[in-house]
Parts: sequence; C-alpha cells; structure tokens
Amino acid sequence: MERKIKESSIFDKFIDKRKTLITNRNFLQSTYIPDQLPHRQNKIDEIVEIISPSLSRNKPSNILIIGKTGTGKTAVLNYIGKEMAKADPNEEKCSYIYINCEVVTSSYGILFNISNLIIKENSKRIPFTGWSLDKVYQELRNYIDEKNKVFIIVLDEIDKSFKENGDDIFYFLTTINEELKNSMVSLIGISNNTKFTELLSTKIKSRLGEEKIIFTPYTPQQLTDILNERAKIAFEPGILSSDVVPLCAAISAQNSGDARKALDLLRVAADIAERNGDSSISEAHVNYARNKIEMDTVVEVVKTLTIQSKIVLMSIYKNMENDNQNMTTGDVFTTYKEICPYVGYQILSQRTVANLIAELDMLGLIHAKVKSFGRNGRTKEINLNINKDVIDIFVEDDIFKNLENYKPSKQMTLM
DNA sequence: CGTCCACTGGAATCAAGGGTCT
DNA sequence: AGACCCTTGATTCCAGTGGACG
Repeated sequence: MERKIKESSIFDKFIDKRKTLITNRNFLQSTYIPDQLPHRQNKIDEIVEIISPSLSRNKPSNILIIGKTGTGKTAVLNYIGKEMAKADPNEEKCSYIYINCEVVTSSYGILFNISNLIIKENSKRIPFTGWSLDKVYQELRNYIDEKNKVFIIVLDEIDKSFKENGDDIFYFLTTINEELKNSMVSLIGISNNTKFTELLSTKIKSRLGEEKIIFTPYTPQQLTDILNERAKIAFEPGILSSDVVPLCAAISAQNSGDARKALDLLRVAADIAERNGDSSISEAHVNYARNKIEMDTVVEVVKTLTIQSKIVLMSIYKNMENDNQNMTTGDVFTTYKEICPYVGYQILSQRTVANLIAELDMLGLIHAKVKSFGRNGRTKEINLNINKDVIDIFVEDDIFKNLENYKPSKQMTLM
C-alpha cells in the first residue's frame, strides 16, 4: 500500500498546543486490567483455588460473589480470565466465558451470547431472535457436550437478570450438568445486591452458592494504593501534586469505597487540568472534577430517558414551577394529560404513568414517597431532585419546542 | 372504631415488531 | 405464506392499604 505523507490539518493546532499531562490515558480507565490488583490477592487466590480443577478437566464448584460496586469484582474476574487464557491458551481444557447481564437484558439474549461465545463455527451460530428458548437450550447443551471440556461461565450483575427474567436461566445452567456426558459447566455469579440470595428459590440458592465470596469495600488507604499504582504509569513524575490521590481516595471512600469512582475522579481531574493548559494537577482540579462528574451523569440519565418518561418529568417540573412543591401522582397525571397534545404524543394510562414515576424515582431524578392523606386517599408525594443546571438543559430538549405557550389550566391542590 | 379515598403494586394480557422454520 | 417464537412497552384488572375524618 502506498504510504501517504502527513499534511497539515485542522487538528494540528490542538495537537501541538495542548500540553499532555497524561502519558497514557488507558491506565486511568476503570476497565483497564493492571498486572497487579492491589489488595485483592487473597480473593484472587481464593477463587483460583476453587476453579483450578477445571484445568485438569474436573468440575469446580459454582461460586457466588457478592460485593458493592467498585470493589473489584469485575476486575478480579477479568484478571482471572486473562490468566486462564495464559494457562490454557487454546482452550483445550477449559473455556472462560464472561457475560454482563446488565448489558444483555433478556433471557434469550443471555443464552444467545453464551452460545455465540462458545460456538465458533458460523454455520452453527444461533440467530439473535426467532428460535424458541427450548431449542436454544438444546442446541447449546449439545454443543457444550461435544466439546468435552469444562466451561466456566461468569454472569456479572446476575441480580439484574433475575429481576427481569426470573430464575429460568439459572435453573437451566445449574442443572445442565446432569444431562452432560462429557463436558461440565460451572457458574460464577456476581451480584452487588447483598439481598439477592434471599430472593432465589432454595434449590437454586444452594446450587449457585456452593461457594460464597464477599468483597468488602476498599478503605481510603487501599484506594490510595490503587490510585498510586495507576498514577505511576499514567503520569510523568511531578505532574500530580501530592494531595491529589489522597483526596480522590477520601472522596470515594465516603461513597462506599468505590474504586471506579476514584479512578474516574482522577482521570477527569487530569483531563480538566490538561484542557486548561495547566502544568500540574491540583486539589482544585479534583473538586472541579467531582462536580462535573456528578452533573454529567445526571445529564446523561435525563438525556437517555424515553420520550414518555421525559414528558412525565416535564409534568413534574411544570408542577414545581407552578409552586406546587409536594405534588401527587394525580397532579402529575393531570398536567401530563395537558402537556401531551403540545408535544404531539399519545396519552398513556394513569397506571403506566404511575410506573414511569416509580422509574424516575429509581433513577434518582425525583423523590417519591408513598403517603396517605386519610380520607383523601393514598398517593405518592413527589419532589424534583435535580439541580437548576440540569433542568436548563432538559427543557431545551427538542420535543418541548411547543411547550412555551402552555399554561397550566388550574391549580387543584387545596391549601 | 370503622369507613373509604386515591391511589399502589402485582399479575395477567395484548399488540407490535423483530425474526426463524417448513 | 403461514405458523411460531421472543421481547418490549402499554393496558387492563384487582386486591390491598395508611390514616384523617366522622
């Protein structure tokens, strides 16, 4: 191929001028798997000890891993996956499969993903829709058995799947061994919901949780170690002022010791400093980053809402703007009915709107508390829970173009 | 103390839209 | 082409309920 010569472009002035503080941005991503996972060696040993029989074609126990977000569960499991690939490079004895149930929501989707990670031949691949679950089960089971080896299936965020689809897949995956002649399947479930096990039926509970491992949140000192480890490879010496890492660690430790948040904080702080043209990263950058992250996540959540949810949120906002601070589901629904024609969307039933309100509550955009007004019924007391800046962005949304001339018809709450 | 409101929360059901199979 | 299958989002149905009021 002919090699082209670099010409000047509109990118030049940014590339040249910009002072790079971060030598390698990759190392600051929470998805990056370092060679060493500080403060998790004992967990790694524990898990590896349990699953090591797989390398001699014996079935390891199923494992249930429980711990809050950012305690290193996913990182540890990915790390082990990498090591497994070193120990058995051609997957002759054992295949290690990782599925994130938050990304793949439906039971068909999970099975489909497992299958297609296992099945390499194009002709045997399972179509992403159309088949009955039973058929996928059978196909997958046959294929697994043919391979004559151990399959370790890691199901991350397993509680999400359970909530959506019940325990059908777990049932299938935990009982599959009884029907296999040559191969073996062993499960590793990851959940950040401590109450998850209580929800499972006793049969599946005992099968899934043959071994249970709990990940505790990192302490501020441990977070500091983790960040330092990454900072060492991500920055040139002297760029990071000494109080930055402890500050990031302290902030994140307050919020449940989440290492992912700590890393985000450090990375965003570095980004801000870099964009500012500053020559080092200081405490001020971290504080700024903290606000930015908080705001960004809320904006992101609001942006990705479905249109109907947005209209409901808008109804809540309109109520609040109209000095109705503690509105009820009924208030929101009447406003919602009025707004819908303006934005040109169909009016959904009150029950559905109530569902959407509950959803907004779960996302933390509003506060909704069930409250009883005695004779006047039982309803939710609803408050908006997002700050002015986010609202400003929200009301600018295209779908609300025609809402400027909307006037609330009447105020129904009696004082 | 019982009543009764305006919902809640759970479940069953429907419709539309993606697809395969024969 | 017609029979099926799964997912998603909405709808319909219904029993249940906290507590102010009479």
